Amino acid sequence: MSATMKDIANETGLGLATISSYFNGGNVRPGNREKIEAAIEKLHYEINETARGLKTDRTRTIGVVIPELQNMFAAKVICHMEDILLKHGYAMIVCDCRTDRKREREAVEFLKKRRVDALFNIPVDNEGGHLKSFLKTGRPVVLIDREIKGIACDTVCTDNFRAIADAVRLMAANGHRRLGMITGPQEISAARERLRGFRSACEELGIAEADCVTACGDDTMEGGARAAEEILAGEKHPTGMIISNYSMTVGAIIRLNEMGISIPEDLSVIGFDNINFAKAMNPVLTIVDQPETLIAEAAAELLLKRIEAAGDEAEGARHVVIPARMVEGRSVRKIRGEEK
Amino acid sequence: MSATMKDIANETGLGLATISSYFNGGNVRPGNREKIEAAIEKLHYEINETARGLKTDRTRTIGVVIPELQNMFAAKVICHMEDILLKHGYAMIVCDCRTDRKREREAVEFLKKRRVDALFNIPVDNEGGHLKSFLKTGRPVVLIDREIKGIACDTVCTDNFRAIADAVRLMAANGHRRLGMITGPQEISAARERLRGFRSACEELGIAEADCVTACGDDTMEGGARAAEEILAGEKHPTGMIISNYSMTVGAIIRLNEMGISIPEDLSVIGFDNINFAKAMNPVLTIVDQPETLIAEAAAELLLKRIEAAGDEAEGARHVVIPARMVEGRSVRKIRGEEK
DNA sequence: TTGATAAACCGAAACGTTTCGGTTTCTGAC
DNA sequence: GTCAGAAACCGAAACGTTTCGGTTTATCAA
Repeated sequence: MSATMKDIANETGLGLATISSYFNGGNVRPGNREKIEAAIEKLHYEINETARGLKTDRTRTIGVVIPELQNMFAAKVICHMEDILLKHGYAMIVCDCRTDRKREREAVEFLKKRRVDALFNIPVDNEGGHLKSFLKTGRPVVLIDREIKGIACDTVCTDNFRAIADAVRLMAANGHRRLGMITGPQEISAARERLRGFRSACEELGIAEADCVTACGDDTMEGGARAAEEILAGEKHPTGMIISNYSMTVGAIIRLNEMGISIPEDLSVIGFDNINFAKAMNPVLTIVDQPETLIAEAAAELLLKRIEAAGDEAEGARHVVIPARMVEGRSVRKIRGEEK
Repeated sequence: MSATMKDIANETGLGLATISSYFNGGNVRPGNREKIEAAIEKLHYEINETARGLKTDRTRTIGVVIPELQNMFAAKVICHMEDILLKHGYAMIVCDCRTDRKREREAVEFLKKRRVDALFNIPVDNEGGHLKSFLKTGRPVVLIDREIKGIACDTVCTDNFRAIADAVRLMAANGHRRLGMITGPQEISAARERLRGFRSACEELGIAEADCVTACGDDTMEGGARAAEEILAGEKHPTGMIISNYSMTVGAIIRLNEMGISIPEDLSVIGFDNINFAKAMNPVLTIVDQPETLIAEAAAELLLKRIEAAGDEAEGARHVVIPARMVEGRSVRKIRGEEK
């Protein structure tokens, strides 16, 4: 079928080892180098990464397991990681486990069989059971967006605590003293941190606990819609609402539109992620914008370093935290003193 | 390191061929079957797909090359394909070429080196130069969303012509007789078809050619914004605007907001793709919704069939066309007789 | 029990690389 | 021209599977 190194060896009269050395950056005399290149050209030779992978036990492939490819945050992070990894000659196999623990575990097993060199994971199983057997192989794992206690591996997360605390402060600076927050499921560390940020900032600003209502939106559009409704149905009518992920933001806004609630006249809103979506809103939505590019870079760097260092004494897990930034639109109204 | 078939053979006292046969659905006596399963359990054996791939020259891996992962349409299609392929034991390596021909060509070469069994491609290079060498390997290619003349391979496309023609008809049914359309680059077959649909429907409905203005938005957000402005700057003030892909829709809407143009009072709009985005608009945007799920299913089916049929006499290329559907929101105004 | 037929099983060779230890060729100082 | 040391080169073995042809074992009718 296609040409092999042996064919190149025959064509050039050189030995197999020399050809291999050529492809792996070894020293080859200039004349032979030319001969090899001519033979490659002539025979349309292309290195067989499968064979190479078998021999070296390195597939130059990274496994990625995420809860949802449709998830903007995950998609953006992956997109940038792919860019960086490709430059280093690594391929990426992405598995979307649809926020399902069983599928997540299966995905990891699938990737293990394929001998991926390392794993990126935005974990669904907050106990990390799916990672145990992979970790035993000694191959590195980098967790993104969420930590798991008891699983010793590198992590890269947004500074979730501060992200939401900043949102609260922005609301307060505009005179809001009754706030609602739509949270994610509390098994997830990122969602916990965000809620913690909310409570802590409220306390710091002297906002009474009774004036802070929260509702869990399950990180889904439907959940976000339901939670928005729930918050507004309560007797404490918040003047400002903070929504702590992208899907829930979309869901909540759809529902607010349906309910005929105007932003920001009837309710001020701070959403999460996806600047393009925010800008397309009328009025432009104020959001917390996560630094996907920086996260991807940090994660890729961590991962590549671990792969290179394979075999060395593994050093302790690193935890990188990256700040988010507020992008102000016009969805937060300034409340005057007299009208609280 | 990890256990091999040889270890299983030693453990069970069986031969290598029997173990292999076990893993490939061959006949093994029940007693031996149990022994093998016990050994697998004990040694934590996992089949090595790399070795298998080398031997069989089938990696059970599909290469995917797309212009942009951020592209909603591409992301959705990929998401469903991944689902189907995983069920069949296939992995997917996705390469995002950032709408760049050179990167697209490199991506195909990269995947070829990795011996992927087949290729999915939403092509950027409309001459298909990047595919030639891959096609020579005899491995199948399925083109999605765009055809390339002169490249004989299966394709799966939306019925782009009718999708936009329907949009025009909807506008006309609401009394609009002066229309603007934001098109994609005309090198791309899908964009050509959409423009053709626009012109054809306008003609059919007796809308004067002078009342149909078009502007090319390059399939990007920025381009969509620019094109929207261009169309409204002309002396013919269209009452309705049709935008022929998702990014351009977002871009155009952002710009319209910035310009203070209200939808649909000042201008009726029909956008493209992403039903969630459309529903989050206020008023809800009327859009053309592409059937990503059906496209993914059709493409995966075509591909798997080709892979199974490898070696058989290749039958002629198939071209599947799938209808889009209109999802009506409130962004198209009904114009009364007197006020044109 | 026997014999014929089918079902299981077996080991060796092969897939296309990398790597190891050993051999040849080059280089340049004398 | 010689020699030592370095640089280049070499073939064979190995990685973990599948597959081929051939052998053993099971099955069952007579």
